[in-house]
Amino acid sequence: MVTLKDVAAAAGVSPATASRALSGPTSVATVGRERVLRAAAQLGYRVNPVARALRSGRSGHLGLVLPDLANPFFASIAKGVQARARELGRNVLVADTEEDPLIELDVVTQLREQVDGVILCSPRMPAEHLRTEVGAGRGVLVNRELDGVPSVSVDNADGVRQALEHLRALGHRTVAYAGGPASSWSDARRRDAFGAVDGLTVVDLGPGRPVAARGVAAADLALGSSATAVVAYNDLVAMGVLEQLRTRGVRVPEQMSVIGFDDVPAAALVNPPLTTVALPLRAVGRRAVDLMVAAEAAIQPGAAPAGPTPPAREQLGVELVVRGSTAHASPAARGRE
Amino acid sequence: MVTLKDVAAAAGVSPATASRALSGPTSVATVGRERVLRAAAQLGYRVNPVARALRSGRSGHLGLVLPDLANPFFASIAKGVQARARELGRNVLVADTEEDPLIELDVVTQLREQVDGVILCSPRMPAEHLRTEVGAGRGVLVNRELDGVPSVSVDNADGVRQALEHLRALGHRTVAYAGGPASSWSDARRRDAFGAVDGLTVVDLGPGRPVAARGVAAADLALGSSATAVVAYNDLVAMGVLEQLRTRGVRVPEQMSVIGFDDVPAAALVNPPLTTVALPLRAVGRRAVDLMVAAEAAIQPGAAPAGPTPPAREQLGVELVVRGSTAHASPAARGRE
DNA sequence: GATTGCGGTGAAATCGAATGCATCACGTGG
DNA sequence: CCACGTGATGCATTCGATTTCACCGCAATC
Repeated sequence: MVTLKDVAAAAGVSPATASRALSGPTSVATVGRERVLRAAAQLGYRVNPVARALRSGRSGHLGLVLPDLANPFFASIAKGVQARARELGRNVLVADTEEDPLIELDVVTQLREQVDGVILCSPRMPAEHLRTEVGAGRGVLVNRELDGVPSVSVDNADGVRQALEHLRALGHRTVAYAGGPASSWSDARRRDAFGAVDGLTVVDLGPGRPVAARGVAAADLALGSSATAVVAYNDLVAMGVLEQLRTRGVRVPEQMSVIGFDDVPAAALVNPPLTTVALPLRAVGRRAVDLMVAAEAAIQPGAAPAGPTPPAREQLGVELVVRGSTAHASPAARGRE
Repeated sequence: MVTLKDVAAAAGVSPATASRALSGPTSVATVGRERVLRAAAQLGYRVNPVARALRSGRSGHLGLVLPDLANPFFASIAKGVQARARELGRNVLVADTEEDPLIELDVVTQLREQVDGVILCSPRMPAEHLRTEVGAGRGVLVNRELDGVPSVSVDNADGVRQALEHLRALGHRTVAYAGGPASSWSDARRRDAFGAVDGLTVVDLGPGRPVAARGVAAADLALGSSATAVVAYNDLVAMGVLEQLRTRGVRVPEQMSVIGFDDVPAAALVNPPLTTVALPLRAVGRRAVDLMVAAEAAIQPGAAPAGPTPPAREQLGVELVVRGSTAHASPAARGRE
């Protein structure tokens, strides 16, 4: 392994000068710098990131903690994080918590020491832990907001608004909501938004796990109500709804409209293709990295007194993608009621 | 930050002894060890992984390189890797190559210095690069085999065999194969296996990208042939096939049977539910970690001469999951021919 | 009784890069 | 002509844990 010392020797300078020539912002004579750079290239020198990390206290690694890698929702965020980190020359340490708040806490404390900062997706842990674990510029929240911690999330309320206006424009007057986990911050935001739209009656089908089976159950609940449309917590639930409606012989969208959330790839592949609120997940991941890097930078320099810039709290726009699972509330549908 | 020296001082021993008591396999007096452990616990000492890594040369990190995090196939493998690594107290550095061999090479060289070993999923890079990059016990291959490098893959041939025997038992005599990328090692294995089954005529629909759109095209090709069943490279392609068959008014499975590969979650949600060859992807990920750790261990100790154990090359079993997209080759279907 | 043998220990070197401090050469202004 | 500033450089230290090497007792052995 070729070290800085080797390069220095080859260039005929001291290791200190070589270090400065290669990475330091300090002044180095142009001629010497050239020699060092040439020597480094010739010997195939690559800085040892571990040594650098020990001395400087920063590893250049980012931590990414999420509930489930196999969930396309989080996989998309991870992909965005990954891509942006690569652009910035940083590596990503990923940890899957298997939706378990205990594992989450465990993983975060363990990860915190190995990385410069950690991006927490949809954290389940209580606010006070969250604050102590990722408090001082060491963390970014995704899909959750908390005073004093930078975060990036999607505009859940606007997503609900778009979905409901779409349905209202199609003549629907009663809409059922198949919600997500009670502990979900996003679900709470969406639930709030349902109350804010005039001219529509909302039937709450209660909370539930964000899986297809929950959608199956929700479909029957919806059929038992006067709703002519169902909005689901996410696409998986919506697909469960579609499946059960088919089983029950209820035609979608003729007799019942269905809207999902997330726009996972499979949403376009089911039958009928699912109308859904598309969330900019990749972008969420990318922004989270940017906020993280910015937060790091803010810690380092002259330590501007009293925190001049409050932690950023970003909200990204969402977009309703209309496909085949929504249509006019037809007389036939009304007749079923 | 409390360091080893602090612990040593509190316990009244030298840092050397404290180190040995905490992590070294060397003998330490029981009484002294106890004192050190107690002091460490009391002070809330946590070893600095970076310092340890610098001295010992191993970071405890594993690298995971895969073509696309958002692809459920790789996400499942990643999940397995992640879970096993966590059990072993190791962290995972994930890198997404975006299906690009150049990025792949770049990422691997960059990652290699930060991790103890790297797990390469479905690597696209040429064999010689592969060997130099992950040669001496520094890498494990997934979904690709290469002399001298440990690997774990699935039994592609048996998957094809199971699928074809299923179809033959249902009375099918001509089967079309919608293959994957020409550069895919798995696809080559499967193609080989198609030739090995007697009593069936195979129609090769050619190679293609592993996306739904490719399935759409393949469906029309299949309809133009005398095939009564289509086996697709993966579930995504199979879903494309299903979609196009529906568009063309061909009923599945009555008029055409369809089989996928992978058994991604969405496979059970489409209509009809997809019969598919389930691959034990989580297990693949887990085994890859085990092989990696074993390979590391093999490097370290007495350096057994002439490499006593050849690199492990594991193959995990697959299982055909029969759902609703396959049925008897009916007279109606034959009539269509 | 002298000599190995060995468990246990600490001082100090080591890993590789970054950096505070001192130094030196060269100019420029007084 | 001297004092002082400035740019360039090297020495030595630092980061925190591991590990080599030497050493010290004490017990077993000849």
